[in-house]
Amino acid sequence: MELSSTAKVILGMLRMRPRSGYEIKGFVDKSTSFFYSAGFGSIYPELKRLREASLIAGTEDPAGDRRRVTYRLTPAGEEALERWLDSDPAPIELRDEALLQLFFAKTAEQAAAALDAKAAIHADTAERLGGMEEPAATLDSPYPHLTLRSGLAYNRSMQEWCEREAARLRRRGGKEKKGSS
Amino acid sequence: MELSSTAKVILGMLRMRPRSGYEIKGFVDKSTSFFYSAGFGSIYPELKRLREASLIAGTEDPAGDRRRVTYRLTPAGEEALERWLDSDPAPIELRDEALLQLFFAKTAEQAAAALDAKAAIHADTAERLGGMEEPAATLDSPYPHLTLRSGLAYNRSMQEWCEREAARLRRRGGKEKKGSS
DNA sequence: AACAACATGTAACCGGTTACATGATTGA
DNA sequence: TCAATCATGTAACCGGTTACATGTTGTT
Repeated sequence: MELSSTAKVILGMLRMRPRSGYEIKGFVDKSTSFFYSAGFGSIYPELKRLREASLIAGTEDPAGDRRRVTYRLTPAGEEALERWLDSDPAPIELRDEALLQLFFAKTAEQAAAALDAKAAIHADTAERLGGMEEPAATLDSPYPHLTLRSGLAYNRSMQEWCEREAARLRRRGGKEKKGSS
Repeated sequence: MELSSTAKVILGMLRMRPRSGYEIKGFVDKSTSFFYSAGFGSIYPELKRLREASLIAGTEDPAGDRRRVTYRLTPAGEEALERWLDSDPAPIELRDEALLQLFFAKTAEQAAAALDAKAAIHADTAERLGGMEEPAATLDSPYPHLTLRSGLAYNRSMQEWCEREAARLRRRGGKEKKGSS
């Protein structure tokens, strides 16, 4: 039973506690989205498949006239989750367009601008993550907060690196090939 | 004229110098693949589209009986490339399964194992990038080498962070919720 | 009354990956 | 002769994103 990307995040979220598809999406957006995201268009079909595979079970749980289905893990689902958690992770997938712009830059100013843009992206992300630290600290598990700190470390470190290199490029005006590293 | 992901890397590679599809793939693998990759199944169809859009031109350039098409940028292609280079980059796309395993970990040892796996990935990548530094230093432009150094900074920084946190988890055995950060 | 949030789902689209198919050249 | 590399391309597949469609509840 090969789990899809979306299945992994769904099973994990449901082990924390039973949830509806809508709640899964909301929590993913507020917690894992900066390194692992999922949209409604993936979540609802995957919930259906996981239910058919008996890894999760759904209960109709309407709020007034508004229908809602709350899902929870079955024993088979817990096993599948545990197996995946103990398996080797897939390689990191990364696509960074700012780095590609830097790669192809012709002038020092063009390269510095790409670094500026990348620094700004990391600064924004770090700020957003910073705002998530307090809610994350209230969760039962300490590990969501640890992943958040990893994101903070990553984005701050990269922001600083970009700012340093942009400043270096502008100081040297792109005339020299090497400096004191 | 909206450029696809693959189009961006092709146009950039062709401005450096005219190349065949096969050469583009080879150079991408040895230079940008750790943050921006492209396979044959994307490159050849995209070369066709770019040619039809007159952003590139192809010349039959066989080596013996083995056919080969060498592509170069047209003036329109150079313009399109330059416009993209001066535009705001797309947000960084990241999918990190090891972090998701950490997020959902139940025990300190499980969390530490996820951090180990992530540290190993970053160590491998950093080593691979280190081996690419010398060839990158011989290129005309200094910016490919700079992107390489960004990758080294990222991977080394994350490797160290993961090792530090894994060690911290094992020291404390997961009994306490917080330590001295 | 209007809008944001709650809630579920489908369908079209898009783009990348993998596999397949073919063939020439070079070096061991 | 065999394998690796050079070289080009197509087709099937897969999965995620966007748009669409529908309806309720709570707030302003």
